[in-house]
Amino acid sequence: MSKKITKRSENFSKWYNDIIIHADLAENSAVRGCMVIKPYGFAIWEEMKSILDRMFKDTGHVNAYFPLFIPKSFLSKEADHVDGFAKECAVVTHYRLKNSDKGIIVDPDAKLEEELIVRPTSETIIWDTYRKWIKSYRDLPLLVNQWANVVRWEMRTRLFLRTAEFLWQEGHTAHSSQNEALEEAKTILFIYKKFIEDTLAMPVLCGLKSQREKFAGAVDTFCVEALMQDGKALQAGTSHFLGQNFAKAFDVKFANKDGNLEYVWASSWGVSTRLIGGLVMSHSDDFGLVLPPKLAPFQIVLIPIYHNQQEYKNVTNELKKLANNLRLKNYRVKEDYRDTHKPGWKFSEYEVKGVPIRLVMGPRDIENQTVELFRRDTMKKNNVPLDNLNNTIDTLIVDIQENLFNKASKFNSENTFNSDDFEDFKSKILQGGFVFAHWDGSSETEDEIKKLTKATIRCIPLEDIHEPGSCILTGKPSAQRVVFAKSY
RNA sequence: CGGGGUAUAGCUUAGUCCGGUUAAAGUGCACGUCUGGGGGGCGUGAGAUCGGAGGUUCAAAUCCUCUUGCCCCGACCA
Repeated sequence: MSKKITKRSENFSKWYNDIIIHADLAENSAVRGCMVIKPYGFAIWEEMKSILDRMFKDTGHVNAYFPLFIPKSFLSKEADHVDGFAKECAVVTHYRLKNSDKGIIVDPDAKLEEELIVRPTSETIIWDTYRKWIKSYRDLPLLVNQWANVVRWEMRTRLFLRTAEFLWQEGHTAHSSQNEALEEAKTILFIYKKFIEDTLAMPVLCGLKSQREKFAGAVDTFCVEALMQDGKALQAGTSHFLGQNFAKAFDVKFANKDGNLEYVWASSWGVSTRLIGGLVMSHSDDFGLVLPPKLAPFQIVLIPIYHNQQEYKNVTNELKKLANNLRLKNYRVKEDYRDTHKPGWKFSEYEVKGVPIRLVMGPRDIENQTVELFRRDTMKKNNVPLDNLNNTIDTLIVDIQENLFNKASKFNSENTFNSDDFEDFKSKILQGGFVFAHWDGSSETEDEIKKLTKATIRCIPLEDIHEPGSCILTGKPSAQRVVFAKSY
């Protein structure tokens, strides 16, 4: 039987954790709140990175790298920004250790004149740098991305979803007009949407954050929100229109075509290793991880069945031919010829790890010129002829990717509701899912609703659905429905 | 940061209330063997000074004091 994975229906968080551990994605480390991303988990991140990185570059962005440390004074230059992050910053105060009778201690004589903050995000150090880079409208737009780690000192952490240190990309762009910066933020939002839907096979809602939920220092925050199998929402990516807030805080001006000085307009945007958590909670089942083919470190695993050395030789020879053919078609293929593990053991192993397709070949198959083909998403297996295998695989890979997206979409629509009555709203929030409801637009109402139901506004949908109504809580007038949900 | 729990072999746990020989099991690991189309069987072996420090006692995993880590529940968050 499979490794004991807690059933989703029994305890969703435990199930989530079991998947991460048993699929060998990550584990807790010696440092509280920080995880070790294991090779298999990191391979998924590498796939994500390479696809996203290509998408950024295709839209004119370039990569760079800024320091891990930020002078404390920088962080405090933008008032809202420092308010938002102050409570979760790691601070470097000393630069040397020394020996003492109590062992190694921090050398009290090695105190930094100005403390350094381990970046919780890089807006401040980047805008301090941009001041030097930007003089003229000819220097704009500046479209820079960085792949980096950041640290936010979280009280409660969960593997991938919230850790003290995490990996992400952060884009920081500078523009000569408000509209261009705003358009950039939206362009990126739709890149995220496309990436998450096409590659991770997770349907998302695009929208605007309420003022209460927006990024500290932004004028507006856009987001993509995904629904997890337990009915809770996960913010999968954010894109901010920063206005001139950071340009003003760091005095970044450019000369326009008329020779007048103006503050630069900005955007910033990011997705993180949290996406891996979202991926797990979107598709996986009680047997383990389920990966969409586009992201799977191994898309196809090949396993031999044999009873003696001669059969082993015959079967692996055939499988090696298959594997090479599949590699010629650019599939990521894993051949597991280990004699130290039984076939059944390997089956379970790759199921837990979510490998989309498994090909099994034994003496019987060679005789019949067939191979046993198993697809992880439906757990169905059948025997298919060898002669048309490449085409069969081509179709199947596409089909699995689509099936995962369709399944998740179906789940989404089955768990998305309208509500116009507060009692009804409460019960729907309690059962989980996205609830579209009217809201009077005030932060007070938003707070009150959160207090009463634990639900927050996930986003104000971008498609402007002009549907006047009255606020679910206060009855005051509302121009459109917004999306409520409990969230991660 | 507040409330609750927990710490025994690599991992999961029993034993603790009510102190008493050599601390127990499953799993994993090593070796042998039969096996091999769904985590296989049998046998052998290695592996824990019971989170740490102090105390009570003839005797402590077990009782007392202090301490540290981790987990869960709240407030906060990509």
